[in-house]
Amino acid sequence: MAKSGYHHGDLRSALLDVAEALVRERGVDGWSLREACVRIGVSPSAAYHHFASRDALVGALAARVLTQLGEHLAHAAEHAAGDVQQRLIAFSTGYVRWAMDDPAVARLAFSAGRATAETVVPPHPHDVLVAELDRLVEAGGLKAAARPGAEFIVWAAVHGLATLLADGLVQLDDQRAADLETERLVRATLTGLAQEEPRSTAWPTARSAHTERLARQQAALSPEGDG
Amino acid sequence: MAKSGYHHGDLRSALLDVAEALVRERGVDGWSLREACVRIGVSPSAAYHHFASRDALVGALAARVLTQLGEHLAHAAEHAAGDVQQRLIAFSTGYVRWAMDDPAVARLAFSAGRATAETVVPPHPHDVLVAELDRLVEAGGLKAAARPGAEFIVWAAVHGLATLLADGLVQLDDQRAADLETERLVRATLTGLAQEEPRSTAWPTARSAHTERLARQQAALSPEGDG
DNA sequence: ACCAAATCTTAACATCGTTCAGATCCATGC
DNA sequence: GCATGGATCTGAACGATGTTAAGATTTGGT
Repeated sequence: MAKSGYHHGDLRSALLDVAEALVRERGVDGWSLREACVRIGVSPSAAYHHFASRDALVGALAARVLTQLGEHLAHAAEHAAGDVQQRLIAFSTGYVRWAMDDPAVARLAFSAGRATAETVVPPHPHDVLVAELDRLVEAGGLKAAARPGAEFIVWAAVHGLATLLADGLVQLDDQRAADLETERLVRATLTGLAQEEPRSTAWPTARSAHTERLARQQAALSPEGDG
Repeated sequence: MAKSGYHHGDLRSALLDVAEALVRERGVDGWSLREACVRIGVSPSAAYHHFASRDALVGALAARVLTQLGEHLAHAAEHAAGDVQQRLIAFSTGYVRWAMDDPAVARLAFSAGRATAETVVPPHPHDVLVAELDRLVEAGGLKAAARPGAEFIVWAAVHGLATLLADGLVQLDDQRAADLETERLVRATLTGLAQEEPRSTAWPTARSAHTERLARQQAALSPEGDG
């Protein structure tokens, strides 16, 4: 665990921690793997015993960050009080606040998914959103007919505001302004979904990359006779 | 214009063109400035007579791409036919299609705005959206009370779907599926905005980075006695 | 106590962005 | 027509980076 001279003890975690700090300080690409090693006090090549490449380190960091975000959002939804939409609003404000307060890390978490095949250990934020929408239907806050695919509508709205803020394309003065903007966005989206005309059953299905990866992974682990 | 031996003629444009192609092939960071110069047949240092750095080249490319997107979206909205919301839906499907068809370039255009102070020559996509929302109010498709700040709600929704697709976090099978998903998203958002309860006059104001930059720039050019 | 595996170091390689001194071309004045 | 200055490009170089290979050190199991 602690460093004892030649061997560091937990270099993998240390690399992830230092990488996260460097991303926060200077952005996703504003630092080098060598510099991270210097901060830890280890030689540049030591990192390669724990990660296949710099990209792999960044990918693993993105996965870790997404898991932490998922846990945080699940907790935020759990402790929300108010009308039937408040759990989803708590989820959304948490999502947007996180992107606004830690834009570089947020950009990392969203963009690195494409490059690496790293699997996020649950709860992925997307999973939390799906669970919250299911619960909203049960609680009578959304009609069942509007439920299929609703996660992609709500996710798009919340994720859009989050990325606009993280990328600096839109600016808000403080967290209160962000909360109000988020609440307006989510309530409008849910109202719009509630008023939808019934759709055809042959509606095209959007697919979450994370959900598909998880399913593929579990299929590979289950007994092979499954087809 | 054409290359005539020692001098290239229009190296600046050639660099932008090659950089765009390389981004499309290998992503924002999957290529080097040297490689771009080799493709053009010019020495590595020639680029520095036209751009201060590699980042400056990428920033200029992002600005060029955003202008082209703005022009394309304005044209798409102009030629839309159907109900009162169709112009905005044409804008949105154009936006989302573009991100899905050219994800690496889209990622570049959205992310490079933070790094560089490059000014996008109009029409910026955000300007087009603002104009379309104003027109929608005039046409009776959105009540005036819901108009203030509505561009950030709609932009967040559309931009969110676009970035989820560009980053590969959500997948759709084909363009028709993307169009249907986009239309559902935009119609739900507009319906939700239309049903909003009246908001306080002291609503916090979101600000577009592009709009502010343009205003600052024009203020610097106008006669100094202004305020 | 021993050995294999895991961990870390040192040294090196190719490549990258960038700089600088000098070569080449073009346009303008005469 | 021709010199001249500015714009444009080349060639060589520098430090830093990601990555690899070979060898040193430590740990853990038996």
